[in-house]
Amino acid sequence: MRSDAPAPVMTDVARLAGVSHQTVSRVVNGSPNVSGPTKAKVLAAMEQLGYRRNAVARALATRRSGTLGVITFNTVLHGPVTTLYGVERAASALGLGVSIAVVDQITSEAVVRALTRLQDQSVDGVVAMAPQQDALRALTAELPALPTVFVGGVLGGGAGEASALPAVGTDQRGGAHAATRHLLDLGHRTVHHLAGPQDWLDASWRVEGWRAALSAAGAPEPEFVAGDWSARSGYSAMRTLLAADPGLTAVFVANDQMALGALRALDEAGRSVPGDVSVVGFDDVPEAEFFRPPLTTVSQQFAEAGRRAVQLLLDLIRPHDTPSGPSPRPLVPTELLVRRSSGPAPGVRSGVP
Amino acid sequence: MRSDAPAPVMTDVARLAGVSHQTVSRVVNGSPNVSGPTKAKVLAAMEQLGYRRNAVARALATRRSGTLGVITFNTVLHGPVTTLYGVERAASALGLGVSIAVVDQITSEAVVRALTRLQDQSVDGVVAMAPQQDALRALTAELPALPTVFVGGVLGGGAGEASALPAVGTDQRGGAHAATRHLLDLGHRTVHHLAGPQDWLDASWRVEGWRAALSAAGAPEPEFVAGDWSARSGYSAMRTLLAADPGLTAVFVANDQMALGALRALDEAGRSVPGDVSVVGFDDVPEAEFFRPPLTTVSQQFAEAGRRAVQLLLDLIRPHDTPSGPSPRPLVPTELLVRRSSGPAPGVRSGVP
DNA sequence: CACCACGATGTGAGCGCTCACATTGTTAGC
DNA sequence: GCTAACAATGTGAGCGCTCACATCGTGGTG
Repeated sequence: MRSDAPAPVMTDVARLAGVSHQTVSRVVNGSPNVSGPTKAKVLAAMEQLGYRRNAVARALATRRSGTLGVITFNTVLHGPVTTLYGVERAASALGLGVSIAVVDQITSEAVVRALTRLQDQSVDGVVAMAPQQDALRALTAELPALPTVFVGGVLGGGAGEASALPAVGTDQRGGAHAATRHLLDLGHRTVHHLAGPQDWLDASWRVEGWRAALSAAGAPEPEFVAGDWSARSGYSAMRTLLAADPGLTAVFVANDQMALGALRALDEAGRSVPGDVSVVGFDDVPEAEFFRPPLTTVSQQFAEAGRRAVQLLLDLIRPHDTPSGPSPRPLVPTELLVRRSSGPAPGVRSGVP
Repeated sequence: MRSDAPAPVMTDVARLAGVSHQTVSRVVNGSPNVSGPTKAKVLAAMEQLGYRRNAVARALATRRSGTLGVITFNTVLHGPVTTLYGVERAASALGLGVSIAVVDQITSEAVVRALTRLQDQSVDGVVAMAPQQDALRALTAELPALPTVFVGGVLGGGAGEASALPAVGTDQRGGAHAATRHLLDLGHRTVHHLAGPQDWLDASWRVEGWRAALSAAGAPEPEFVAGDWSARSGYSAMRTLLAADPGLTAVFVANDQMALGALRALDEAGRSVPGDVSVVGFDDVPEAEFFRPPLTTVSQQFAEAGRRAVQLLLDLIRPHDTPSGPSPRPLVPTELLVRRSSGPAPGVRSGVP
C-alpha cells in the first residue's frame, strides 16, 4: 500500500533537469526570473519524478506553515459547525490547511490547552469561535502570540460598534430586530422573548435587538425567560412564559431548537400556532421548514462568516502582501424567512376571566 | 500583541543548563538515560526560558508530523460532525493534531484534491469518512501512500463481515434489526421502511437489517421508498408510502430528520402517532426527544466510533510501538431508545372499504 | 588490578527547503 | 569600445530538531 522508494526531493529534480536546486525552487515558487526553456525543463523533470514539495521543510525554512487553526467549542449546534466548514472552504481555496482544536469545557485552562495545541502545530493564525463570555475572556486573557480573528459572538450587531478585536459575525441584533418587528407588524400588541443562555454573546445580541424593536414601537417589554438552546429548555421555558402570561400572542425564540420545544409546549397547552400564538425562531436549521407548523425564522449565513473570517485573518498575517481585495465587511446580514408559524394577532377577545 | 524576541531553541536551553543540545532533546523526549540532577537542570532552564519544542523542525527530522488528517464530506448531518469531534478528542488526548479536508462534491477528482491537501500538510495518517459508494470508490481507487482508516459507511454490520479495509463503524444493521423487531414485537403485522439514499452505505445497512428482521419473523416485506435524509424527503416519501398502502401501521425511518417529515405527513393525513401508525427513527439527534410525539429511535455512539478510528489508525502507523492496548473492536453497538412514537398495533379493524 | 559492560553525555551530520549573496552572461548607454 | 545595469543562474549557510555514533566515567567481575 505504501511505496518504499523515498520521495524525490528538490535536488533530484535539479539533477534531472540539469539545473541547481535553487532554480527548481524558483520554478516551484513561480519566480519571474526563470527563462522559458529552463522552466520547461524543470517542469518536465518534476512531472517525470512525481515531485511534490515538502511542506514541512518549507515551513521550517520560511517560519510559515501555511496552516490556519480553528478553535471551536464542543457543540454540534448548527452555527459553529457550518462556520467551521466555511472556514475550511475558504482556507483550502487559498491553498491553506486547517487544523482544529476542540475545547470541551469553558475554562481558561482548557482554552489555553487548545491554543497551545494549535501553536505547537505552528499554525500561522487562528480563527476563534468564542460564543460565551467566559470563553472569550479566557481567550483574550491568554492571547496567544498569534494573529487571531474571532468569529461569531463578539461581533453581533450594534450600529457604531467598534470592537477592539478583529472579528466578524452575523448581525444578530438586526436579525432579532427584524423578527420582532415582523411580529409587531402582524398586529401583536407585544412580543415575548424566549432567550438563549445569558452568558452567550449571541443570546445577548438577540435580546438587545428584540428590546430595541419593542421600544421603537412603544410596545411594553415583558420579562423574558432564558433557556440553554436545547429543545428541552425551550419546552419548559415556554411553559413558564405561558404560566406568567396566559394571554400572550407572539413569541420570539432565540433559536430553532428551543422553538421546537416551545411549539410542543404550546400544543400541549392547547394553543394553536399561529392561530393563538405566533412563533419566530432563529438560525434556520434545515429541519425548521418541517416543524409543525413550518417555522418562521431568521437565517444566518454562517459559511459566509467563516469565509470573511479567513480573509480578515489573512489581512492580519500578511499586512500588505497580496491584498486579496478590500477587507471584508465584518457584519454579515441576516434574512427573515416568513413561514407558517407566524400570523396576524388574534382578533379582539373577551379579557381573561 | 506579538512578542518580537525570537523564541528560544534547544541550544539556548542547553547553554543555560550547561549541557549539550542532545541532552535537552533527551529530556524533552523522556529518554531514560538522563541523570536526575541533569534532568532537573534542563527542566529548570526550559521553564525559565519558556521553551517549547518546534514541531516543524521535529517533523522534518523524524519524518513524522504528529498530525492526523480527517476527510469529511460537506454535510452538517449529525453523524459526521459528531464523529469528527470524537476523532479530535481522541487525537488530542494522544497529543496529536487534527487537520481537516472537506470534500464538497463526490467526484474522485475532489476526493483526490482533498487527499493531496492533507498529504501536503504531511499528516501521518488519515481518518476517512466516506458515507457513499462513490466516495468510497474514489477514495480506495486513489488510495494515498498514507495509512488510512475508514469510519462509518464501510463497516455497518454483518456477522462474519471481513472488510479488506481497516474500518470502524456503527452496527447499523443491528440497529435497524432492533428497531424493526421492536415494532414487530408490538404486534404490527409488518413494518414499512422509509430508506435513505441508496448510494449511501449506511442506508443499505439499514435496509438489510430491516429486511433480516422481517424475514426472521416471517413478516411480509413491503416495497420501501428512499429519501435523501432531509425532512422534506421524509415528508414526501411518507405520502408515497401512505398512498401505496393506506393501512400501514408501522414505519421504520432511516434517520430522524426524515422521521420528522414523516410525522408531519402522517399528521396531515389524519393519522395519529402512535395510535394509528408507529414510527421509529435512527440516529437520536438531540431534538428527537422533542418531536411530536417524542421519537423512538436508534442511538449511535458516533464519538466512540471516532475514538476507535484513531486508535486503529495509530495501530496502523506504529505497528508494534506503544501498543496502546488491544485493537479496538471495530463495530460499535447501537441502542434502541423507546419513546412515544411507537406503540401497540391498533386493534383489529374492519377492512378498508 | 586489568578488563569489559553499560549508563551518561557530547559531537557532527543531515532532514528538504529558502534565504542572502555571488557569479555569470547579455544588453544598453555614452 | 568600455562600463553599468540587469536578467538568469549557482553557491553556501542556515531553519531547529533527531539520528547514529563517539566518548567518557563508573562499577562489577575474574
